[in-house]
Amino acid sequence: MIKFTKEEGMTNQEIAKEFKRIADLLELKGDNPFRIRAYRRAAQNIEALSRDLSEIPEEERRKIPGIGKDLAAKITEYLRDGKIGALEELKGEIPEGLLEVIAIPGVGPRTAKLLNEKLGIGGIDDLEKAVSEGRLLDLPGIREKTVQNILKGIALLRKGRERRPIGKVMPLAEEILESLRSLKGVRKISLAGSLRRWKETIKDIDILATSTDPEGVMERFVNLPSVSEVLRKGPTRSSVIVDGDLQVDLRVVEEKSFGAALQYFTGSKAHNIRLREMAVRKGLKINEYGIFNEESGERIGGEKEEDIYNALGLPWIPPELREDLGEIEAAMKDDLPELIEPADIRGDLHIHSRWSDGSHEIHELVEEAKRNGYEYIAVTDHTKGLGIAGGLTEERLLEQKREIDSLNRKLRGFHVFIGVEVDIRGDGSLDLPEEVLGRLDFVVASIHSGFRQEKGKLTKRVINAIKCPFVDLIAHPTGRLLGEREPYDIDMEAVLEAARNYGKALEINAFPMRLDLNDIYAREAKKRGIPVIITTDSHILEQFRFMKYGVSVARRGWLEKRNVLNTLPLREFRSYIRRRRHAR
DNA sequence: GCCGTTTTCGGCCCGACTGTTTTCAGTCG
Repeated sequence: MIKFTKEEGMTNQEIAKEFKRIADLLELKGDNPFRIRAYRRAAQNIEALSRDLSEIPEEERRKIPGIGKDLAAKITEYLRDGKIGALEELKGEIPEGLLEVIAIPGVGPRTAKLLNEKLGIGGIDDLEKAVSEGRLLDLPGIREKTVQNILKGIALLRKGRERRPIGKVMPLAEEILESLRSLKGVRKISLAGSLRRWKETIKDIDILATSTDPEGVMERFVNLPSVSEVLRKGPTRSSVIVDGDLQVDLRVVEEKSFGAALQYFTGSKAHNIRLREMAVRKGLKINEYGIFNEESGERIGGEKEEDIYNALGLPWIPPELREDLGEIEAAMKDDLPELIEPADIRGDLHIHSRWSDGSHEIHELVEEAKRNGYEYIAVTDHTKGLGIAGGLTEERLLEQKREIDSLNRKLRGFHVFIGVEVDIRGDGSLDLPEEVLGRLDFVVASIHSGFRQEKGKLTKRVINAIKCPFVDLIAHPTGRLLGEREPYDIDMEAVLEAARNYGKALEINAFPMRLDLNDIYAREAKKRGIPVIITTDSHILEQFRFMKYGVSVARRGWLEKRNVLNTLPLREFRSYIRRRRHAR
């Protein structure tokens, strides 16, 4: 047997994809639904791993939730052969084109199977042809309305609504939320869904409300100026389109069910399934109206989210943790993290000024920082290698240092640390000599070019920077840009190890397109005791407000205040800097 | 196919909505 080699790093995503495909094909086959769910659950848990499956010893893989004897063997098989026999067999039994048919919204496995068996349809093209020839109407249970829905579904699928970075969706959502909150008749109102869990990308906006006048609220909701299309409108649920192709769902429930509905519509699905399983074992039943005693039907609660969790013997779990990635187990042991809050942040340590490609003078950055309640910032402009960003030469940098020194003399209770974002060059060297870096307070290092180098070389560049005694922080360590650029092919396991060994901090870059480290690596950093710093990488003042997105990544990564260095008050952060400089 | 403060076998979340039906299956979140 030949060892199958390919680009590494993406293996987990590939295996997860294979499992999902098996699940889809089993569904088309009409297989045991629980078996299908097992594949989907395994895929989800694999996607959430921070380590590559190939690096996890075979005997340890069964410890991953949802991976048992059989799936562990299939993982081994994939790593060895690059394919899974069971999947290949399924492909032989079921036309793969049906996978695109079940991807059509409104068309599920039963319909796809029917289309295939009765009309020989093996893909979307066949289906469109059959529709135009009027052949679908020969089928049992399919009439004109269903045909129209299938056509709409195909159009929708082709349009391909992409997930958007949360930083682009949240402002829209907050705007809608505010315009609804001010309506007469609206009482409680909250975001729900993935937005409330602060997932890094969002597909639609979910809003939940209680009201004395549901019809009136719905009427005004579908008539908001930003609404371009009304998908459906009812007394308890309406859906509209805003901003091109972004769907917004508003649900209105009774006051006494608000908590249960909020819990339910916040998800995640995997988290809710776990809770309901727990409920069943306790003789309870959870639905979006409340939590009930299964036998007597007696209502135990539902007005608050806490009612649901407490009835199961659990403390309330913050939405950002609700992914079934260990939060339920932690809650059972009363061992949930005390998550970092936006108000814990005391300073921003990655900011650009007009000295390179930022738009503002340093004193303006200081004013903005104060408005955000900070006690310090580090000004970290680019270095000369980034000519396009007006990167600083040694001379310019030292000139900037003089300006900052003089500014600091005038400041009370606030401090500007003199920093730089030094470019890690293609050969792994830094863009400024160590004597210059040594005269600064805070050095951020990051990659801005040569993203496509091979893994070994890229990894070495970053580790080289970590080893440099003058570097404090590695910025946007994986280089990904949501929806635009994949993370570069870097061995994060090695980077994390190096950061731990050399006591260097890793950044959560709060820029909405970056969010890098992501939640998975942030959690891994915490596990290994690697300090994290959350920064905005601001180039204009308005970007200071991105901090909350960085904090949300930290929260999703289970980080507490103590794991994040820029929660330290000025005095303590200063002594941290001093200690580091002393240790060089 | 997974999993065990009920279980190594027998369970495995719950309801709304839609379109097609005269009582329900399929799909979705």
